[in-house]
Amino acid sequence: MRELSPKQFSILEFIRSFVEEHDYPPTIRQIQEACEISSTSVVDYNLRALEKLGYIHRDRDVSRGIELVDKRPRVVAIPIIGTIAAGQPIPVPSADTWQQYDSETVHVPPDKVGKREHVYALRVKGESMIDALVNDGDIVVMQKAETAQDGEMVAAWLKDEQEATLKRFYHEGDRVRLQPANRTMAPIYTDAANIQVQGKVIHISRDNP
Amino acid sequence: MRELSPKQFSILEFIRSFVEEHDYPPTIRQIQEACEISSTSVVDYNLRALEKLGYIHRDRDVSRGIELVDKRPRVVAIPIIGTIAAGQPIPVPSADTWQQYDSETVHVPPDKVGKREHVYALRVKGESMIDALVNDGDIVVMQKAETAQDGEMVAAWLKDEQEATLKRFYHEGDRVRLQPANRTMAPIYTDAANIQVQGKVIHISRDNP
DNA sequence: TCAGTGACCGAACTTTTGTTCTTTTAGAAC
DNA sequence: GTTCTAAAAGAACAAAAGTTCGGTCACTGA
Repeated sequence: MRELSPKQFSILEFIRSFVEEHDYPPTIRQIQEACEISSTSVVDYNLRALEKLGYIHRDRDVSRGIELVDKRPRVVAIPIIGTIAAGQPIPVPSADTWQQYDSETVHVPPDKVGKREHVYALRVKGESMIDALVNDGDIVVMQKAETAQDGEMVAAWLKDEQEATLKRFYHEGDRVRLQPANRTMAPIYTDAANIQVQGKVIHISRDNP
Repeated sequence: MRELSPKQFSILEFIRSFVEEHDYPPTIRQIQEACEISSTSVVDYNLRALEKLGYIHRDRDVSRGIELVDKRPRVVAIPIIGTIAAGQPIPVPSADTWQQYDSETVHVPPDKVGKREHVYALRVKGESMIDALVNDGDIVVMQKAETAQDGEMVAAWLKDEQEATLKRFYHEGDRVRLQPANRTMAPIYTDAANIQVQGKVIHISRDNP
């Protein structure tokens, strides 16, 4: 990729900052003014060059039809529907959770959730989940699920024990092995009928104040 | 805030999806077509309503001058400058780390890093940091720092032991107490001269495949 | 019943904005 | 010196896009 001329660099930087501020791209004449260029045709000329060099993408005949190629994706907002603690039933998302706009949310980069649907988040309460390497205050991002594949980390409810837990899930015949994330700790074996998978853990986020 | 009419809701949703796709807002006529509205003046009418209700902000006389008020922020890209493991010196960012564009990066929501500068990330290697509730493969987001306040979580290098560690930091006279995040585990006490703070841990991110 | 109002329609109008075309300039190549 | 090309100017043009305005329709409250 060839070097940018000072003018092209200045145009690119202006587009970046303009988009950052206004959330829509500048017009050719705004670029012209900001970069102190004498003619709109010069802007057009350099935009064509930038497009050929791969820095931008233009939608022709469309006002402000400039897209930055290396733009950063936007975060996605995930509803925090409640807290998860050992001795407490795990909140499950209801059918209308995904429409509601008023719940507390956590922002995560889109690559964390991919194309998954029915994603929600729980705030960890207490220190009972440290064998899952999850601390008080951590946010666990979950995908709604009733079943799991071997090796997936799930939030599960143990009926007999009346207890919520975060563990890796493995089928073993009629039974299920729940393996802590911390490998130095022993797994739990229980009857398959005794556990209720509430969701798969897809991401954990911790802020360290 | 009053209820949205179906038409207004549909307009708002269209603007959202359009911006998501094109990175610039639609024109009034594009809204008109997409929402099957008979006249541009009706679009204008409803955009005024949406503006009054606080859902959007308009820049008048400007094509595509529509800003969503609750727009999602973009992620920030943080360079992953290396790995952190118990028996290995902790990589430190160099002066030009922040200019380089070619390193591997991790995306985090802007609210995680705030206005902090000199933020970088390390990938955790091995399971030696489980007392910090950090697992193999986790990404720790750090802020460059040579010193720390009491209670802050730091990445530190223990000179005598030739060991890297993630702990909460407390001054205690000439000595320093390093407290594991897992409160059931015992702290380490060491001479203040023996530890070298390499950075503050501001965020931890774990993907659960 | 009648004025008032919110929502909508159509069309015309004006401004904004991207595009094109002709020229000019400055170097580089021959 | 001539030729060629990248870069830039300036002006004119045409399409895109925001705005305005007179009028309709349904509904509401006096």
